[in-house]
Formats: sequence, structure tokens, C-alpha cells
Amino acid sequence: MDYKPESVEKKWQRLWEEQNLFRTEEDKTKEKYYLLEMFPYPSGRIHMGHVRNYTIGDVVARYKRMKGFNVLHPMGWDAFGLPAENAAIASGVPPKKWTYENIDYMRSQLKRMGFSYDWEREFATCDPEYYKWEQLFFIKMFEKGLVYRDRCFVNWCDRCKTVLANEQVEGGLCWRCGSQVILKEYDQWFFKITAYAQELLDDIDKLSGGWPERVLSMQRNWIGRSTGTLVKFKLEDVPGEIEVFTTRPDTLYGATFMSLAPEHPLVKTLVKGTDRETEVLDFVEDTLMEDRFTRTSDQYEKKGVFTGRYCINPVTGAKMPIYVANFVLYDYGTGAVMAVPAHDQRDFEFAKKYGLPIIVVIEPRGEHLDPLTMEQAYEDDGILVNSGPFNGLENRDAMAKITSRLEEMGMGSSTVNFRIRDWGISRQRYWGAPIPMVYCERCGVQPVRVEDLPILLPEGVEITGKGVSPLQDMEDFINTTCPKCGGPARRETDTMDTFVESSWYFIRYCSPHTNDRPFDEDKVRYWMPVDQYIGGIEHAILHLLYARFFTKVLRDLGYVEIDEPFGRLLTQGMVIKDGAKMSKSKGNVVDPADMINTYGADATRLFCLFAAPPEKDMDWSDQGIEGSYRFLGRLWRLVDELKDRLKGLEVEPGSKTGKLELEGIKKKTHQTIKKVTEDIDKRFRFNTAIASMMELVNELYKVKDTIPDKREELAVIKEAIENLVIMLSPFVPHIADELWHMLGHKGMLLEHPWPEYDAGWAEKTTITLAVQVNGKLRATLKVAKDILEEDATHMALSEQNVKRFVNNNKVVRVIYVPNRIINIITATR
RNA sequence: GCCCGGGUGGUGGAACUGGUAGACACAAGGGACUUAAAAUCCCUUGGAACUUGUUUCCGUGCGGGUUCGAUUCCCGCCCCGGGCACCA
Repeated sequence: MDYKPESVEKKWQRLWEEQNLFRTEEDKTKEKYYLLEMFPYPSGRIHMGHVRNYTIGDVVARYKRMKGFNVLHPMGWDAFGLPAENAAIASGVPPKKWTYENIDYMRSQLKRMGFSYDWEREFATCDPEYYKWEQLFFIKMFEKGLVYRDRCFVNWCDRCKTVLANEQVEGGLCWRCGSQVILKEYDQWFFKITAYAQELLDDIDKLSGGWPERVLSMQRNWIGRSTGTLVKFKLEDVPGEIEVFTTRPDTLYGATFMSLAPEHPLVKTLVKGTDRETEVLDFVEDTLMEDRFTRTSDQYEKKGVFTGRYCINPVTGAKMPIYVANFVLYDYGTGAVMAVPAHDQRDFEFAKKYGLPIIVVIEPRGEHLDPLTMEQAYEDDGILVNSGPFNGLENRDAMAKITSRLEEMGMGSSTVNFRIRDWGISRQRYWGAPIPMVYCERCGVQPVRVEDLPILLPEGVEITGKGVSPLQDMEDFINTTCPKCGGPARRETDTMDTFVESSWYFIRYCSPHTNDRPFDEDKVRYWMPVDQYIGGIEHAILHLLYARFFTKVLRDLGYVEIDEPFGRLLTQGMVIKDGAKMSKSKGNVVDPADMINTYGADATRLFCLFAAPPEKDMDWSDQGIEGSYRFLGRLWRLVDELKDRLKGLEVEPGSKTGKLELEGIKKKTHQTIKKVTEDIDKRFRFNTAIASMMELVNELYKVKDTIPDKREELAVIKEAIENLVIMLSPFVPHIADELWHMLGHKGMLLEHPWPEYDAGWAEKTTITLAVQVNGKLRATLKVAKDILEEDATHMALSEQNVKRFVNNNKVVRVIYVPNRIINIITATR
């Protein structure tokens, strides 16, 4: 009987489903293990990236279950998002219909891969029973001051008439129509992630070890904490002041002018009614017309314009002209920068260009700097000069001293500044969770009543892709009453960023159908946190940071008791083909459906695991999957040929009667169990685990035609083959269950315990000792394990090739590393 | 510029904590089976040299160093990938 993957796989998928094999319940007698892979966007069909991600997860889930853990392994759909609207624009299919049809198809594809999901926990984030709770969280956050509305600059595409997320701006152009993206002021809802910046940063240390360092460093970077000083500069002649953030308070005496971001609100007030008003406002407008991408590139020409106003340096009393400068960012620090041209390269260039004074306040020890001859700013450490009472100090010491001086004067304080900005979650889109707020003429902005949730997304909306959110045309949706005064009010028409849904779905999986509250606390307490999370590196910052933030918010709202959602994180590499990421335009896309049809789900899974370790990019190879398929055929034939001789045979425990001809196989079996267990458990190195099982198969092929017809010898083979099949089952579950039955067993291997190795058999009794003379390999010795040094030395020295290289020279030293190497050092080299 | 990864045969990749570099697989070549092909099974396969061996020399991006011994540790470079970046 030949290996026919399709019939084997469909048979077992049916049986697993009939027996509810993958269903999980809380069981306090067992240790829990929550394994989660990032849920997919239902784009239409699964791609190789999904297959790889979910295969890795499935191996771990099945392995842990066989190890006796109570495993939670859920799956669902990140179902809101723009592609559904694009499909509606292109083909007129309503987003809801399009999304749920895609989900149905993709679910069938995942089932066809044999993944062990508890499908009873499935949900889609576009289900009202899901986003209802998100709307509740929004209201709770609003009440706690963690949500606010603010006018801010957003990416705006004037052709599409819509706001774009940062990730939808590609090289300064709209990803959809290719036109220039501009900055536009817009009212947006924000989540106050900055309130958690310090905790998000601090807790990164807790994740160290469980998360890849790379991801942690990216998050640290993104949060971007820097310590410095807030300094106030009084305006000349008029009341008011400008605040700046600086990391270099030691250079304060060298601050000779002030630079404001074009967006800075003070700009307009400063120039109002002056003769410079037109020039300055024109400059501001010109700068704002340029897109963010150009403005933040370092090739960008530094330009500025004088406002005609001055402020006062708090320590020197000097008049500092106030400029508007195009390179000053409004959303970092205070949007204003004290310019120290002698010690900051940008300020230096700016000062040279506009003829502004340069004052040196730090000099390298024993050197003198002359502002007239300097060719660039001096940004390194040194000794303070021209700094009044602080002259002669090391600049590092001066930082704190000058800050204290400012504090005494009431003109500044030491502070911490973060690069991370609050999370703007408003999207002018239809296919998302409605923001549960209303605008009342009398009461202003009000959250809807909790008992009115969910605020359902209306159906039957015409989606044209033009203009703002289609919800703005839905009178039935917009017109409502104020929850406070009962008067007429209008609903918010923006929907939430889809990253909000993915920030808490992993908690909902613990009790996906609880409908009187967001979560069942007991179940959440049992399952959370996720023990192992698996997904692509592309989410290193956004999703993983948002989810961490949201978990902390839910903790502070009293819903969960944990600080961090994901104990361990594995970021799997991309699947590439011919050295490039798979894409339609390159024509190098491999459709998993074709692979399943040709080679079966098991061979596809096996190749995904074997071709590379999980965290590395994996090169898809058509010959490679052929090889995996061949291996399964080889395994099949091995079992098929021997099954009748092995069936019903009792394996005698510790059959130590006499000498076994097949002792080598028995040793190899236990060594393989040890290797595979450690590779999965300690390192997630599935490629080497599979390689070692291939080695065992190769060993069995060497002996299979000459197996003596003795019970003890057959028992060795039986033990080898059965353990092999058991161990292969997390990787290739269908063929494993089938082979298990062919060997005369009943039941499913997922319910079979993972094998234990016998340490005695797994241990090597004879080892190969490398013999070096003066550090070069000259021979190898097959010797008993733990051979004594003197015996090893004696044997080594009697080797012909060793003698040749020792060549009657005096042996001055012997380095012996038991069971590894013996190195003989001679007098002359 | 700063911060993380990474660089090993024709290819994907192995090598635990410094101890025989190249496991396993792909590709290639040879053989067996077959009328033939496919499939299958077996063998060879880092490079070079010769005295063809339990042989020697070279070889893990480059140059140094530490060590009896370095793919592994240290210093200095080069290249590739990713993140952050006029961040004050």
C-alpha cells in the first residue's frame, strides 16, 4: 500500500473533529499552557507565511499537550480593516459579506492543514459581541482620562480626501493613489499611551530572556526616553515665555538664538500685526505643505525665518532672536529648541547661514576653540568656559549644577522626555469599530450609555472610496440623543484603528462567549498570560507595544491581574522565494493550496519546519518539499514492510537478556528521543529535531532486511519505530496517526504521552576521541567512555600517525578533555 | 550617526559551555532494479596535492590577538539585513 496523503489526511481530520480532540477546558489539576499565534487578517486565502507561523505553533501545542499540559490553542480573525472596503469599492461586495466569506474559506484551509485549534473559541473582531467590549473599554478609559480628543496634524491625502495612517504613507506618497501626502489639522481621538511610557520601558527588563533582544531594543528605541532639562526663556518686551527641552543644559551659556517649529502656536501670536507677519506665515505654510517624509530626511535643507522678536537667556540675560526653523519638530519635546551653534551641528550650520552669534562654552581639556575659525560644532565632552560661575567644571558635572541653578531661579527643572507619542486611533473609515461617543450641542462630547452598547456598525452603506467616512452620510446612524440631557446629538463617525482589536483578543480567547461582561475573571486568571506567542517580526513595535499597553490599561481598570500579556515571544522569519519576498509583482508566489494538493499537508508542514530554524527567513524550494515528501514515503514503506512482524509483539521492559545484535539501534532510539525532546523543549529547533529522526530512519533502513527473527531483536525495532512515529506526530500528525494504527494501536497520538528516554541507553558507552599533536588532528580513537587519561595517552601515543608527528620529541604536556579530545604537546614545534 | 541581528561547501542549513567544521537535506555524479523510463534502494560528494593514506596542506567575510586548541572569546575593519534618526 502506497502513501496517499490526501486520503490519510482527510480521514484523520474527520476523526479528530468527530471526537472534539482539540477542545480545551480549564482544569486546575493540570498545568496550563497558553500557546498563541498572531491571528490572521481574512484577506481571502492563507499564504505561506501563515502556514509557517501556524505550523510552528501547532508543533509546540501538540508537543506540550503530549507532555501533559492543559493547552489553550485558539484561532480567530483580525477582521476589520481597509481591504474589505477596497473590495467593496472594486466589486461592490459589502465588507461584511466579503469578510465572512473569506473567513469561511480560510477556516477550511486551516482545517485542511490539520492545526489543533479549539474552534469553539473562534471569533472575528468584527462580531458585535466582540467589539461591544472594546467600546466599553473606550468609555472606561475616557472616564479615567486615558482617552482624549485633540486637534493635531495628520497625514492627509487630498485626492482621496482621507486621513492616512503613518504606515499607509509610502515615501511621502499616498499608498492608494500615489499623490503627495500633506499634513493637515484634524480632530482625533487619542489613547494616552504616554502615561504608560515609563512602565512600558521598565517592564521590558521583565521580558528579557523570553523575547528576542532585537524586539526589545526596537521597543526601547521607539519609546525613546531621554533625560534633560526644561528651560524657560522669557519673551522680550511682551509677557510670556518659551519652554524648551534640552539634553545639554551644560551648553546653556552658549545659547544665542531660539528656533521654533513652524507648527508652534506661539509663531502666529509673535508676528501678529508686525511687518514680518506675511513673510513668516508664508514660510510656515510652505513648510507645512511639504510632506513629513521630506521634512525629516537629513538631506533636507535647513531654513528659517526671523520673527522679529527676542527672548532672554535666563542665565546670561542675552537677547536671543527667535526664528522659525523648518527642521524643528513640533511633536518632540516642546516644539522649541534653544540653539547652541558652537555645540550643535545643526545650529552651527543655521548660525553660519543667517549670521548669528556663536559662543564657545565647552572646550576640550588643554585646547582652545575659536568661533571664528571653527568649521563644525564641538559636540563632545570638555571643560566649561564663558559660563560665569560654572567655568572650569567638567561639562558632565555642569549639567546637574546648571539645572539646579535654574530650579532655584524658577526658570527650569530636570525632566524626562519620551519620543513615543499618544496613539491616535481615529480612522475616517467604515469597516471598523464605531467610537462610542456623541456630540451634543448643549453638553459637548459625551460617551454613550454603557447599556446602549454595542453601537452597531450600520449595514447597507455605499462605499465609494471618495470623501470622508461613509458613515457621515448615514443619517439614521448619526442622529441620536444625548445620553446626558436627552437633546439632539450626533454620533462620532470615525471608527477605531484596527490595532485596538488586536490589543486584547488574546484575553477574550479565555472566555470567548461570555456575554454579560468582557471576560470571565476565573478563566482569565487560569489562562493568562500567554505562555508562548508566535508571529512575524513586522509587528515588533506596533502590535506588540499596543498589546502591552492595553493589558496594563485593562489591569488598571480591574479586568486582569497581569502586567504583561506575553511571557515568551518567538518571531518567525519570512518565507522567501528565489531570494526575494513572495509578491504578485515578482511572480514568485507559492500558494499553499497547491502544495497541499500535490504533496499533502504533512509534507508541507514538514518542509516549513525542516528548511530553516523558525526565527530565520526561510527560502522556499520546490525540490525541498519534494525531499520532505520523499522522507514521508520512506517512513511509510518502513512501517508498512515491518508492521506485520511487529504487531502484537510485547516489548519486554529492560530486555537485558544476553547481547543484542541491534544494540546500536536501541541506543540510537534513546539518543533520538533525548535529542528531539531537547530540541523542541529548550530551543525550538525543529530542523535539527527532524534531522535526527531522519538519521534514525536511515539507521533502520540499514538493518531492516537483516533483522533476526528473535523476539528481543524485533522488540528493539518495534521500540524504535513506535517512538519515531510518536515523536513525529506533532510535526506530521496525519501520517503519524495512520502509521500508529497500521502498527496495531488505537486512539490518537495527541493523547499519547511523549516518550521518555532511558538515560543508560541514551548514553554513549564508546566514544570517538580526537587525538591532536600540537593542536592538529592526527588520529581518532574509538574508546570506552570515561577512559582514564593515562590509558588514553598510552593508546594515542601508540598510533602510527601520532608517532610520526611526535617524532621522538619530548612530550612536555598532555591536555585531556574526557570524551572529547587529547592533545599532545611536544618540546620542539 | 546610534542600536540590534547576520556572514560556514554548488544550495538550505549543523556544530551543547572554546575541543574531530560541514550532521540532516537539496542539487550533482555513479551503481543496482527495469526491455526502457519513472519510482525505489545503495554509494560518492569542501578545495588542493601526492607517495591514494588511519596521508598532507588549505578552509567558517578580512587583518590581528588570547589559548595546547577559536566558526565560538577579545581588538580593528569590510559586507548584508533590520530598527531609530535634523529627537534638541
